[in-house]
Amino acid sequence: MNDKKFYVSTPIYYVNDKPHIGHAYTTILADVLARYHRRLNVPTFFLTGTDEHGQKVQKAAEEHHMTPQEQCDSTVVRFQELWKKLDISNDDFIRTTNPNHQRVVREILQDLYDRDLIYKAEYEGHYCVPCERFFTGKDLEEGELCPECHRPTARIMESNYFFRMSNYQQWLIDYIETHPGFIQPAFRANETLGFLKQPLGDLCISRPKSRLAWGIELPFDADYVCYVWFDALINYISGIGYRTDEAKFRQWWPVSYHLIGKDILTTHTVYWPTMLKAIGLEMPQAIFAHGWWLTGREKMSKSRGNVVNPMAMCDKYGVDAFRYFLLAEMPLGQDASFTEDAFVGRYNSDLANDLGNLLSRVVKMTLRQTDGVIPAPEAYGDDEKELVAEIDQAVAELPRLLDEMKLNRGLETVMQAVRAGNRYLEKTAPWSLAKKGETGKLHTVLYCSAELLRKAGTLLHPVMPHKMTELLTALGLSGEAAANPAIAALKNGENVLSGKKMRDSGALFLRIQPAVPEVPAASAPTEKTSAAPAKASAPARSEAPAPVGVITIDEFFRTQLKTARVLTAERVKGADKLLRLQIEVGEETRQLVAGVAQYYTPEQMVGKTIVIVANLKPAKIRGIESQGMLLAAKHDGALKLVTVDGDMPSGVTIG
RNA sequence: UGCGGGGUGGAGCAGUGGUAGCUCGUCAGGCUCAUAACCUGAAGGCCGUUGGUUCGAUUCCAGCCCCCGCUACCA
Repeated sequence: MNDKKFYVSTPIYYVNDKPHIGHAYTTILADVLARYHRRLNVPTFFLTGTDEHGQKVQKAAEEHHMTPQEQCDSTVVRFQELWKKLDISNDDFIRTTNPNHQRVVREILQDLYDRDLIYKAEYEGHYCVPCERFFTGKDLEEGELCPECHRPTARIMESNYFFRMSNYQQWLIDYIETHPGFIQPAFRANETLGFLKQPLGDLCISRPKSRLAWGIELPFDADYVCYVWFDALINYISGIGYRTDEAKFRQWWPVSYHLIGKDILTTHTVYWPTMLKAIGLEMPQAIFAHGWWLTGREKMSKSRGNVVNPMAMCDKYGVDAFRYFLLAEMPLGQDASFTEDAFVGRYNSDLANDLGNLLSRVVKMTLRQTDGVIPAPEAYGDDEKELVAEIDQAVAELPRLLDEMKLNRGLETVMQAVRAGNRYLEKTAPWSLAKKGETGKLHTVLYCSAELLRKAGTLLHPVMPHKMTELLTALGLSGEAAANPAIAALKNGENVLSGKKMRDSGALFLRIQPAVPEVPAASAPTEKTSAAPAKASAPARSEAPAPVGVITIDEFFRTQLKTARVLTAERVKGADKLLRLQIEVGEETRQLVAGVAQYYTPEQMVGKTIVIVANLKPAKIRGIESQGMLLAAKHDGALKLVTVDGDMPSGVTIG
């Protein structure tokens, strides 16, 4: 990375969204990077903010009888409060409704328009009047129905403004290929190149006010507002003074890292670079897409109700531990899963057992042996040299791992040194040195342990600002040395601790008692003579191992199979594999879409008794709702319906 | 269906053309300064599968299988 300055951005979050762990993760990641660079004496600028234009804000405002701006003002605080709570140290918070930002967007639009990089064109689309929305042909359901409300749409001609993005397709491909590290991780660059294999169209950058009024008005046509993405991306330059404070802008641009989630890759690796190219600005140094947090195996989503609320996690376990967990647990660019179990496990082993407990050991021992005053060391032996080497390796490697965005690895090297600290105490056994009266050696051990903690605390400070300040304070440091410890100074190797007086402030990270599963009363063995009860003393996890692919009868009966009679059948227009069926299931009539058109004609289907899955979640296929699934056997290009052997009424349960 | 990601000891992950490593968990032992913590040792892996390149592949190449995400004329 550029060693003269560091500018990091998060996406600007849609103000109407409710903050979730994804927002929190990106922002914490940016915060930690920013704090590290500040501690390494690199001038740093950290920008985050909110995207405040668009349909949803307009709609929400109407519902709440507010102006859109009032709506934004009332919701933006949700982000601002969360960032405060999560100790986010952003240097500025940009809102796209900020007048400066709007002015910059308009100036850029005008400039591109003047240079013929934006042009007006007419095209045909489909408009749904009740929804007030415009759709292209491929968005529509069968029969040109609106995908939102399923009502007929009207074919209309509409004019819009387009940015000549296609001009830059080849240039962008070349740029990505010749700049490894521009898009990270590397496989995301490949993904973008894959996207660029297809012809790149021009980007529609306007919306007619008749459809959407809440946006930045085009300077050259008052009937339109700017497309939200075009508006939003510009925050990255308007937020650091582009066209308003050139000196500031020149200081920070190009950005060191645009941090994004993998879901907004294309906008950042295609739209944004081509926009910058057209504007005539340097490319970002790096665009980094991280993965998603999953719970269990599923993607986190509101509809599944498994969202982990970052606010709640902080209240329960503390901000610092939460920040540590997010960074330690997510490997480079991959998805990771968030479970409370994993959180508690890592908290206990890394923070409580290894780091917190080491601090307790050292503080209590020093208080007892030297009244808390950190002694001066004598000559180092092999154990000391080994210990110093361990932590110095972390000091040396952390900046490198930071540049490679391997934050989790960086934290791991520090934790390794902490574990070495526990080992060191075991080996040198200061408690027996004290008994034997080997004071010199004892002082060396106490000093070296404290020094190890000071270095580890300094290295971890950007991740856990509060807790590490607490740790440094316990070691007797105060002022800047505790509040803003300089990583850059660790290399000097001076003795800053001897003579300082330690303070016992209690457990740094209290162990969390994991929820212990209920143990059957009879199983607690009193003697560990036989092997079998020993197993029982470790309560098994709830799921008993079952042979792969085998299900229980209960699991089978979750699927409700029923007979059904086909009443009508017709082909689905525009689809050559699908039939739309009306079926009778007992009293009930249902609609079903079946992929059997290549094997059965509609006429053959009518009157047949078939077997269906009756409790399948309804789904839309080609826009038509299918309320169940019929069973059929398919083999070597042949397909035969499953039916019953003889007469049966419809709606009969099978099992 | 198409595109992308991934398959390494019980779990989560590193890693390299040449004796396969870490954390957690399990088992045995040790210590007592400490937050029932800490330390030592052990068990446990044909590094998804098949074929190729190579003196040698977990690592390179090709095919296949499985899992995940988006997508789809799957339901």
